[in-house]
Amino acid sequence: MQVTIYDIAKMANVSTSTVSRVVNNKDNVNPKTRSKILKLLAEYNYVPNEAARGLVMQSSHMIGILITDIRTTQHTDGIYYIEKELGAHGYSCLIHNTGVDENGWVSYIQSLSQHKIQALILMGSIYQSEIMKNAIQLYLPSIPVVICNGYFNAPNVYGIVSDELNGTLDCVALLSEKGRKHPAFLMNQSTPSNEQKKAGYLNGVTRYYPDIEPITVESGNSIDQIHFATERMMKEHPDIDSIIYSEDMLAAVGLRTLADMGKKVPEDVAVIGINNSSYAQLSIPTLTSLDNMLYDVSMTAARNILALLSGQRVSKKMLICTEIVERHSV
Amino acid sequence: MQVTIYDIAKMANVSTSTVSRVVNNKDNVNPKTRSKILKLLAEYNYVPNEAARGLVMQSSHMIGILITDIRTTQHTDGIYYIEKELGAHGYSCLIHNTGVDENGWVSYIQSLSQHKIQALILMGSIYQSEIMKNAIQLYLPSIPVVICNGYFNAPNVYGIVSDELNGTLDCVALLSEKGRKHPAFLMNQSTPSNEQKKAGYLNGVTRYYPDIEPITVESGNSIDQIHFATERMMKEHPDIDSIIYSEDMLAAVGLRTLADMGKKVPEDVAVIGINNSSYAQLSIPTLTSLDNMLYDVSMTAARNILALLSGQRVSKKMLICTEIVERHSV
DNA sequence: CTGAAAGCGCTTACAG
DNA sequence: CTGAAAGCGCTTACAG
Repeated sequence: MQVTIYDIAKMANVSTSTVSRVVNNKDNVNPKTRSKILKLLAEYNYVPNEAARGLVMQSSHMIGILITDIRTTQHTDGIYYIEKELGAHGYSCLIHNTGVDENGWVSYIQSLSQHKIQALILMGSIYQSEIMKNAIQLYLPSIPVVICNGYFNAPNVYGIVSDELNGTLDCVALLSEKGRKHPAFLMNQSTPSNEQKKAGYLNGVTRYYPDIEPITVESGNSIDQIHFATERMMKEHPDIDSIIYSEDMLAAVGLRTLADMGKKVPEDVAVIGINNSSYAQLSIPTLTSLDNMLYDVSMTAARNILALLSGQRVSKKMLICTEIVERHSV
Repeated sequence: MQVTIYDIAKMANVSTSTVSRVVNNKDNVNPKTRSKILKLLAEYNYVPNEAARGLVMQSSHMIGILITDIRTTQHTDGIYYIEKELGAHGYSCLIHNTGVDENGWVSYIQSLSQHKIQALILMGSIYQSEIMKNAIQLYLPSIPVVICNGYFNAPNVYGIVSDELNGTLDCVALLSEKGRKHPAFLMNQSTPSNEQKKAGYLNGVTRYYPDIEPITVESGNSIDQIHFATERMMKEHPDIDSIIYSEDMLAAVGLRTLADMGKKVPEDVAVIGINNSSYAQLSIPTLTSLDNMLYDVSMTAARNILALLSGQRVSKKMLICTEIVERHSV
């Protein structure tokens, strides 16, 4: 099929060693032989076989990325940056959608291990789990692993997490400043990240609303579930005058639901989202949102991977500060 | 580092051939030796080296995917399905964000060629270009290549395209049925796909609005550009009473702009998007949108790749029909 | 400056 | 049922 170093060597009447030297730009080659070989290489569109190269060099130039569902924007944004950055340094990314079921994860780790990836990035707090920890210790015990927005303690694992707990606490503080009397919290599902947000909400209520009963709801992931959860919550607790949603997308659904119920935002009910995504800019009214700096988290992940691969030291666990972006829903 | 077939062979006091046979589940192995080896394999968490295997088997079990920007939802949805489907059949996906600049594309093709991918998927009509065609003929002349929503003629290239021309024509027909007098068309940038939509609009005007001057605008990609393009278009042509946007996201921005201008949707201006994405469900009012079946396009791409890899024949070019999903913006 | 040789980790006829 | 041997495409001491 494709030409090999051997074909080129035969045509140039030299050994494969010499061709290899030219391909890899080593300097101990006679200029004339070099240019002769270079010409042949170009003429036949020679491309080195990375598998063969990797075998002898013990490096695949591949990096694994695991994500539960590539369709979720928060993660896609991060992957975009990571792939760009790593790609610029000669690495290719092997990306898998693992789903949320922990039991399926081991086989992805095995597959990545077979492909001899040189580093692994885990996108999302959900991977902060025992099963993942064990899988990594069994199959990838000695390559750098970076978790975006999560962490667990293992010798080769590094974490970069968004300080969503204090961020959500800040959201409650904002609501209190604005004179809101009864904030609630609604999330789609329980993940380590969402639990942090919930904890932040709970802390906030304790601190700023010592006299009210906190209200937290878990809706599920579908648009309908979010819609009905918002509706029921508002009916059961008519005194709620502000809602923090665990993600902008949920908040966007909430906005629709509240409109359908005849509630005005922000006059009757204030709404805050999390992620500061494009949903926040496009919704009506535009959405006040907690920017959890997931983009920064990913940038940092990419840089840390690169640093670790070149043998540098990197903090085991880093915390990234969040920031509220105020728009018109509060 | 990792245990090899050789380590296992030594411990089991057999040859590497026998270990290989056990690993690959061949049946000509003595049950006792087999179970002894199996035990060792499990104990040491043996994982075969895919690069070595690939070298001798001439198969990398990797498939390349090229996309301009993984953050665009229409493509992400497709990639999700493709990765799932291909993964279920033992293939891993090497995904690259290539950007829109054609001149950078060749190096991605070279990189994929180095990694000896067994098939290539191009996500988006933008890759329907001479530069890409040449790169493929030079570096990947003999593996199956499938373009999602595009096509060019080369022996190993297959295309699956959404019939957006007729779809957009149908949108104009709908507007005409609803008694609209003056439809306009706004797109972000020129891609083969967007040009199809524009052509569909133009055909529609010729057929259903023989007396009006068609109005087509190219806005650019940023939210601000879309906003201002909509605003200017409405000011310059106050008689416009309906707009077809080349994507839901643009339409969502348009909805905001029209609201800011004091125009009611759909009373004053009807709006149609394309993609039938979550933006269409979440905007206020909900958006009537042309479903271009990009998901089906991707499903078909995945299936065709699998078929081609197993030696079956597949149509060189397929057309997928579109469908208007009516909501409340018309 | 150049080539013969060994080896990366695996598979598969071939012979026994 | 099992092993010695060759080979996939490459790189790199080593000797000249």
